[in-house]
Amino acid sequence: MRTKHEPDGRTFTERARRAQIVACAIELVAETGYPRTSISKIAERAGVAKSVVLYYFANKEELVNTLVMETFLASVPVMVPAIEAERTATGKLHAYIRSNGEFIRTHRTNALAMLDIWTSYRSATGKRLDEVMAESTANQPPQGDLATLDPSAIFELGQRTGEFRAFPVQPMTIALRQAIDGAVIQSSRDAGFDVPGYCEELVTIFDLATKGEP
Amino acid sequence: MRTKHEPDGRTFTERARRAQIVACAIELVAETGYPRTSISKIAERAGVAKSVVLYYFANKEELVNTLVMETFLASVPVMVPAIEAERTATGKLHAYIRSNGEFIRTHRTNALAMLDIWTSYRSATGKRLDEVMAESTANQPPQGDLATLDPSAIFELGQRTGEFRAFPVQPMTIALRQAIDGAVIQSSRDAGFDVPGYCEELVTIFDLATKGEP
Amino acid sequence: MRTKHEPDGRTFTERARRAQIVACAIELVAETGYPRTSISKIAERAGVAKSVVLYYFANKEELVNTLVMETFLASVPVMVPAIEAERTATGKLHAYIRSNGEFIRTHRTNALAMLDIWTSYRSATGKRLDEVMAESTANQPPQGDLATLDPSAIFELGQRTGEFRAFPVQPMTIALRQAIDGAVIQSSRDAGFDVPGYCEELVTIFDLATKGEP
Amino acid sequence: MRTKHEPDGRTFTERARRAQIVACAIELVAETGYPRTSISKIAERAGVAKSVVLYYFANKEELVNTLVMETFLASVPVMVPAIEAERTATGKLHAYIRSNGEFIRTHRTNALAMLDIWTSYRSATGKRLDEVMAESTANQPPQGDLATLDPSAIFELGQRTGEFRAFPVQPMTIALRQAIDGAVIQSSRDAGFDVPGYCEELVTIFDLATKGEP
DNA sequence: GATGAATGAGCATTCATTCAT
DNA sequence: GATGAATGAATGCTCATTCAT
Repeated sequence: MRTKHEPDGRTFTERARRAQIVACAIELVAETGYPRTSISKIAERAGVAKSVVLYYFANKEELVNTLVMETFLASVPVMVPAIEAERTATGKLHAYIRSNGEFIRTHRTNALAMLDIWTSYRSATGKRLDEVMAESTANQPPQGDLATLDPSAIFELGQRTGEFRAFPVQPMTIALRQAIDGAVIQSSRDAGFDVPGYCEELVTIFDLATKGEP
Repeated sequence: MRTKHEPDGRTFTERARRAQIVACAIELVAETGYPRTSISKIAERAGVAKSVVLYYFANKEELVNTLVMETFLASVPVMVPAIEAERTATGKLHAYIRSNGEFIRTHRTNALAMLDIWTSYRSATGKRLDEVMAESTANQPPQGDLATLDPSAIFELGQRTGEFRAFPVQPMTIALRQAIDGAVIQSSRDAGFDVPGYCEELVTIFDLATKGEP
Repeated sequence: MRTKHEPDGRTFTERARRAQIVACAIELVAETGYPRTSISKIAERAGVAKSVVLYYFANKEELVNTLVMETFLASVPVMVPAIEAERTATGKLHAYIRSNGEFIRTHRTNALAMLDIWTSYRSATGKRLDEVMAESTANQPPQGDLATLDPSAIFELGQRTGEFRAFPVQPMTIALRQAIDGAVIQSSRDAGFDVPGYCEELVTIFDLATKGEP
Repeated sequence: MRTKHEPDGRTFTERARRAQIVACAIELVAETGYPRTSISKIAERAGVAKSVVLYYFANKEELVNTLVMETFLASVPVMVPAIEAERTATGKLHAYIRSNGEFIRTHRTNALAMLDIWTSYRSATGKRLDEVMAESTANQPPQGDLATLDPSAIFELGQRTGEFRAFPVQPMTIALRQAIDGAVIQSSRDAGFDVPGYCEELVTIFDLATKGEP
C-alpha cells in the first residue's frame, strides 16, 4: 500500500525527519558557527547516517535555505501582528523593537543560527546569503510580511505623518538593524543577557534619535 | 657576523616577511571571507611556499591573532589622538565616531578583514575571537589606548559631567559599536558606500540618544 | 482472481514496467554514458521510485544484461532475414554490413547504449561484459541467429565457395566488426553522420579486401 | 638550502613521483577500466597517501591529461620516424600500421589505458576526451607529429600520386583507426594476442582496399 | 632561514542496495 | 506489487600541520 502523503506532498516521517535535521543543524550552527557545521556532525547529532541528511535535503544549500526560511517564518507570527496592531509610526517602531526582542528571547537558538549564517555564509562563488536571495527576487519591492518587517517602511511612515524628524532613512535602518543584531550577539556570548531590557533601551534610543530636532 | 636583532627579538627580514604575509592574509579575508582563506592561498598570494607561512606563524590561529592585533594597532594613531584632543564627552563621542569612520575609509581592507574574523572566527573548541582574547587578559580592566577606544568610558564621563542623560552604559555601547560595524558591513557589500556620510548620521543619532530627556 | 501469467512467468504489467525501465536506461546510457547512468536517474526518467527499478531487476548487472539482450534481439529481425535472403558469401557480406548499418540508423539510441556498455562496462570484479556473458555460455559454439550474425561464418563460406581469397578469418572479422562499431561512435559524436553512406564504403572496402589477390 | 630544480622547474623527487603515479594509474586503467580507477586506488598501488596524488596533480583531470599526453608522446619516436622514412603513400600506410602495432606490442599497458580513456572518459559536463581536446585546439589544423600521425594525410597523398584509388577519405580513416584499435581490444582480452601478425593482415586488407578498382 | 614532501582528518556528494511495510 | 526510508562505502577534493633537509 502507498504511504500516506499529506497535502504538502510529504509523508509524516519525512516531515518529522526534516524538522529534526533542521533542529540539529540550528543547534550546531548556534553553538559552533556555520563554517564548522558539517553534514556529518548534523547527522551525528540527529543519530542518523550522514546519507540520511542528504536523502532529505538535496545538498547543504537546500538545508541552509530551509533553516533560514523556517526561522524567518517563525518570526512572522511574533512580529507582524504586534507591528500591525499599532497605528502610529512611533507605536510601530516600539513594537518592531520589542517584538523582535521577544522573538530573540523565545527563539534564541534560531536567532543565533540565523545571524551566524547571515554573516558568515558564502556560496560556492563567494556570495553572501542576502546577495543570493536578492538575485532570486530581483527587482521586486518587498511585499506582505517582508514589507512589514522592513524598518524603512516605519521610518518613512513617521516622516510622512510628521512624527519623526527628517533624516536619511538608510543610515537609521542600518543602525537599528545592527543594534538589534547586537542583542543576538550578546546573547550568544552570555546566555543570561537581558534581551528585553536591552530592547527597552533601544526603544528609548531610537525614540530620541527619530524625534529630536537637531 | 651575527644577524642583527631588533628589540622585539626579530630580525629585519623576519619582520618584513611577517608583515607581507599578514598583508596578504588581510586582503584574502577581506575579499573572500575568513573560512575561504587558506594558508596555501595566503602563501600563493605572497609568492612563498606554504610552509614559509607556518615557519613564521606557529599555526593559523597565531596568524589570525597577529592580523587582528595589527589592525587594532593601526587604528590607534587615527583614533586616539582625535578623541584625546577633545575635552568634552560630547566632543569625544563625535571624535570617536568620526575617527572610526575615517579609519574604515582609509583602511577599508583591514576593517573588512577584522570584522569578518570577528564574526566568523571560531577556535578549534568553537570559541570566538573575543572569548579567546578575553581569556588571555582575564580580570584586567582595559588600560591605555584600549581604555580610550572603549566608548563606555566616554559615556560614563558624559554622565559624570552632566552632558549626557542617565542611561545604562552597556546597551548604549553595544548599539554604538554595532552601528559602526554596520558601516563596515555596508562597505563590504558596496565599495562605494559613503562611510563618512553614514558616520555623520550616527553622530546625530547618538547625540540625540545620549542627550534627550525621555 | 489470480493475476494472469504469460508463458515467461511474468504478468503483463511486469513486462510493461520492465520494458519501460529498460527503455529509459537505454536513453540515459546513450545520452550520458554508462558510468553516469545511475539507478536513481533511470527511476527519475521512468517516473517511478528508485526502489521500483530494483524490484524488477535484482541489481544493476541484471538490468544491464537485459538491456544488452533486448538490443541484440532487436537487431535479429532486421539483420538475419537480410543475410539469409542472400545465397552467395559476397551477397551475405554486403547484406551483413548494410543491414547492420540499417539497424544503427533505425535504432540509434539502442546502438549507442549497447556500444557504450560494451566498451565501458566492468563487473564488480573488473570483467568486461563479453567476458561475463562468455562464462555463462562457455564452450558452446554460436547457434541459430547468433551464428548468422557472426561474420566469421560468412568469411568461411566465401573461402569454401572460392568467392573470397584465402585469409585468416579472425583478423578480418575483427576489422569488420570494429569498422561497423566506428559508425556508432561517429554517430554518437555527430547525430547527422551518414551511416548508410559510410556502410556503402565499408561494402567496397571489404569487397576488395576479401577478393583481391595480394 | 634550496632543493635543486631541473630545467623543467621540477625537482628530481617530483619527476620521479609523478612518473610513478602516472605508471600506477596506467596499470589500473588498463586492468580495471577508467571509471573504476579512483585516486585512492592509484595512491594505494603507489604506496602513498591519497593526498600525495593530489599534491602532484591538481585534480584527476590533470592526471588523466598527463597520462594521455605521455602515452601519445611515447608513440611519436616509434611511429613518426618509421612513417617519414617512407616516400610513397603505400610505404607510409604500411609503416603507419606496422609501427602502430609495434607500439601496441611494446607499450601494451599504455595502449590499453589510452584506448579505455579514449572511449569511456567523460568530463564533468559529459564531454568525451577528443571533444575536450578539440576545443582547446579549435580551428588549428594538425601540425608536426600530429599531422604525420593522421592517416587522412597518407590517404590524400596516395590519391594525389595516383597510388590509391579515389575513395572518400573519412570512412577509410575511420575503418583503419578502428581496425587498429581492435588490436588493443583483443590484446586486453587475450594477453597473448599476436598484434604484429594481426597488423600484417591489416596491411594486406588496407592495401587491397585502397588500390583496387571497384 | 626556507621549503619540498608527505600526510591524516575532514568535507559534500553519489550510489547501489536492503528492508519493513 | 510498490515504495519510502535508511545506510555504508566510495569518490574527488581541501586543508592545517609535521618533518627532514
